[in-house]
Amino acid sequence: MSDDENLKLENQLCFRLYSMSKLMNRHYSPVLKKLGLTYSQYLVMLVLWEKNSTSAAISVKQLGEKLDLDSGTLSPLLKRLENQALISRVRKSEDERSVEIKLTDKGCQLKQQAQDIPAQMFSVTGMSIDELHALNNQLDKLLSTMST
Amino acid sequence: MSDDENLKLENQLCFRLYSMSKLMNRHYSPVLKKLGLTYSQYLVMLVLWEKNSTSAAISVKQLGEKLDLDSGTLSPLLKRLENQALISRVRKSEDERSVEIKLTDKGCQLKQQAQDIPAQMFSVTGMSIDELHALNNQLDKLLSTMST
DNA sequence: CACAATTAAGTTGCGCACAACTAAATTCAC
DNA sequence: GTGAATTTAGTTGTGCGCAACTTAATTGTG
Repeated sequence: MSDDENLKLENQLCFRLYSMSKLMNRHYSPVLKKLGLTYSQYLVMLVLWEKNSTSAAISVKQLGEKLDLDSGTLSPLLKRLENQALISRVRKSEDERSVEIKLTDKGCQLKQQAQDIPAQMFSVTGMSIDELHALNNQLDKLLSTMST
Repeated sequence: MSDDENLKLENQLCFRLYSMSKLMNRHYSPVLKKLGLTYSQYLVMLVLWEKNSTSAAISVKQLGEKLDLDSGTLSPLLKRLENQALISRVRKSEDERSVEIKLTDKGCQLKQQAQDIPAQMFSVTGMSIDELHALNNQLDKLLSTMST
């Protein structure tokens, strides 16, 4: 393929991924707005909801590793979730550098309102379960190749 | 699958797309920095470079349709490209609502420095051409389903 | 023609992402 | 044990993305 072809917008994988990411966000936003969450805040809540308890804690650092986000993004985001009383932020006594994030009762209860979101979003994709898994696998492969 | 499984971060297609988009950006950024461009600015330049001329013009509106971005994003971005003397912004005389974007000589010349970027980025994906096309096709299908 | 509706670009405000940096606590090495 | 290096959060500044809005020009309708 010529250099000119290579530089065409339509031939860019990155543009498709960028557009898909924005498009996903646009589908999630109105749904998440009902829960008072942004998309990024939803991702944080997903991690915390997996613990399914107000006693389980995760540090900002660990959250950052799971979501691939740094403290520059997470610190203000977590402060907003705390302002909504969905999480608590407490500096760890054993290691004062670390801050432990926990769900509050309110944050734990919000999970109920999110139960239907995955199925709802899946239906918007128009894909079959098999197609979803196949695409997930391809993206996982690409993510792992490009992360290293 | 249970509601609990559906809400796990690892099962979210949206999270993979979001992560991939960020990861792509991180690979492009250092390369584009040498050209003085951000990733979004690069996308605008790709559209303009397809014209391959300093005389061809495109309106902000048309640019927004190609890139799926609104004037709230494009207006300040284009102003920055104009400040770098890569583009010109001239209000159309036939329709004063519209603003015509053109490459400057400098903007046209910058294309040479970008010629190697697509090949370089492709190599980072570790994919074959066939795999690339297959993924592109799947994403196109998903984009068109979710856009409507 | 008049004037309402529409269209195009720009502005404002908010919340990410992230680079670069700071502050403070902990760990390491001598 | 002490000072250097590392680690963890947080802050600051920039540039998106986008909702909501404004301004100005054009189009449509009676």
